[in-house]
Amino acid sequence: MSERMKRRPTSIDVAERAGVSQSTVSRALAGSEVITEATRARVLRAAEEIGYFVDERAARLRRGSTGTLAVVVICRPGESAADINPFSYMLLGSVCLAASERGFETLVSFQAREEQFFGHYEERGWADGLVVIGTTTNRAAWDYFRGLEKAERRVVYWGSPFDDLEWVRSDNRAAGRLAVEHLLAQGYRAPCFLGAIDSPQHQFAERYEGYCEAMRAAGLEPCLVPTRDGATREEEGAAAVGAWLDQGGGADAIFAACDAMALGALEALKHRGVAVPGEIGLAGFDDLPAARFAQPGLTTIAPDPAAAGSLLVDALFNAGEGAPLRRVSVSLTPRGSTAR
Amino acid sequence: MSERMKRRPTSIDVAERAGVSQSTVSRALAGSEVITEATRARVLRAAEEIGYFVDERAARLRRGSTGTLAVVVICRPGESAADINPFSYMLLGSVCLAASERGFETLVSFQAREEQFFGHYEERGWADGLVVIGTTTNRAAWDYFRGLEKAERRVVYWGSPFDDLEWVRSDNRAAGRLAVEHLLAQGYRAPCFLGAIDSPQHQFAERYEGYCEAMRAAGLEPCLVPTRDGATREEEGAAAVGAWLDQGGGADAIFAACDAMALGALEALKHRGVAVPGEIGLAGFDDLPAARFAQPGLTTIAPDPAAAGSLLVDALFNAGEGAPLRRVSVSLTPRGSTAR
DNA sequence: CTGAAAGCGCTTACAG
DNA sequence: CTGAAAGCGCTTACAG
Repeated sequence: MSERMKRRPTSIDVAERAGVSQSTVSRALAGSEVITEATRARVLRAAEEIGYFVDERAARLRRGSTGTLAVVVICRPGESAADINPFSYMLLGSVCLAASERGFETLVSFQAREEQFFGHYEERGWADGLVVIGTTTNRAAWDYFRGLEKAERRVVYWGSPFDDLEWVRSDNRAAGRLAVEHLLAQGYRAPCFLGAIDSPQHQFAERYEGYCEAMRAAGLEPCLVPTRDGATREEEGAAAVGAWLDQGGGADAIFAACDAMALGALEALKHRGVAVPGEIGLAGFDDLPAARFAQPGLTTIAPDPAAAGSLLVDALFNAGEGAPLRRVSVSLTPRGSTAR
Repeated sequence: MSERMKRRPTSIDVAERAGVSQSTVSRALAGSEVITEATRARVLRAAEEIGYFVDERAARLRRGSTGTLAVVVICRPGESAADINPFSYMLLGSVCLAASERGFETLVSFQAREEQFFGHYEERGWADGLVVIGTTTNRAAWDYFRGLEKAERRVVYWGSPFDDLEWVRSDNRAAGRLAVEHLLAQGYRAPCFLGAIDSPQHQFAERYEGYCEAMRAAGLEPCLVPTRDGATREEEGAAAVGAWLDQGGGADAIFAACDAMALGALEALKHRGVAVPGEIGLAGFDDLPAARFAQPGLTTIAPDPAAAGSLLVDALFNAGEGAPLRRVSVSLTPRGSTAR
């Protein structure tokens, strides 16, 4: 009984047992229309009986595709799993879910250090396309991936610092406008923007542009909290707002370019005894879980998480057919930090 | 010039260009000791020049292994990427990082609904082993994976409800003891436990056992907040504590089996005007990012995230060699919620 | 140290 | 509707 051997069963084993050829097994298991239902049933049963599964290594080699999507999450060097931005994780989940719905497996890789940078998934026969997400602060990583673009390759980026690459992003200008409109509606009169607008993180600059538009539309002058460096976005936010308060502050609300910075800002404000939302209103972007549990709850704007993954995957595979959607719509969740 | 053709280059193209055989190319690129440095350099250069990468589909087919680890994250049905427990994400990151350090790629899949359940990664030639993590509440999923165990297979579970499967877990008893010891040291006299101890989530029961041990060691009687159902752990915690308070409560501290429940509990306490940490102290488990930003900050106990991934991956591949470590050590982070 | 040849387990023209 | 044969691109005994 060859079926009883310890080696894994092959399509030939199934063929023998079902009394058909290897070709027929392949067609039956692949769901080919051309096969008789009776034959298919026989094959399926034989496969089940000997615990046969198609070996994807061989199938893909022959077929030439992989049915897999590679997802690279760019991290900051030295970051451990607990330090990675929750939004990156959420986006990762969203991409995996969207890929799965479209019948793709996902090969996931977290990359932080120069020696780990790798994007040749297509050449290696590992994937049919690549989604790159993660922190914009790792400049070396983005430079590496930009360098890859010379070859023809299916890649799409979330939060790429380079406008010439294929990207999908939140509708950041709309987010900026939403923030200002909300703050003004809550009675604030001088909302300031917190976030680096000259950084490679164009998304921040886009949020700032939307902020400016809405400010000017309301007859107000835009203003900026000067940025500070920090090991994390939180520290950046805390340091910037701390220094700004030391200089006298001068606004009654802050729209922070991301929740992590807003949460840092919140700590700095509390630390100095500035009441939120009473003296200063605060809004962020990303809708991190932590935003909900902050005290007061942090008003925040965020892209639809499911839509983000879908758009990324679709952008990858519909690259040819017309301009794919590249902007994920955003919405504002009002919480205590702006409830004056 | 065959190198100029549009098709992807193969090892034969490299061989031609370097003036060696295909075998030599393979050995040179695989880092075989047996190859002359001069030959290797020639091969490397030729490969570089024509942009050659080894096709892993073929390499793996021939070699018989995959160099890949499958990671399944079990979710609750209907959960979107934004709803998945941050701790699951962190654990996922930790496993991917640990796998990468050991030279493995990671194939990630989020599974929630019955039709999606899949664990035959080895049979499919997709992976050499499988790590299953995620919510214990999806009973159908765990039953499915348990059913897989009949065949010989490399799997390891985090948070498996089944003690007979290969698992890696936090040192949950130590966590329970730590919580009680900390609460008593802070001056609380009657810490209660919040979490389902009869559920398939054995980890909760283990934390409860540790809690009981420390209580009895201190001459105190263990007590339980009756559990309630909810769509999320937070809602479970909020509902349970709400109902418990309605019944008169009767403890001056709560150790919740996980942070998500603790955060729900915190909301319920605030909602009813119970002061934390003044009237009731509160501690959780997991160290979610949200725990840090809660008001007051949530005291919490957590496993070392990096260690969790390492132990899982090691348990998978050292299964033969003696008993692998299966308990991840935990530590307590004191915050405002127990700072009386 | 290097090469010629076989073969990993599929899928897919090509016949019939 | 089904089968015999070729071939996807590697790696690895087996020779030399």
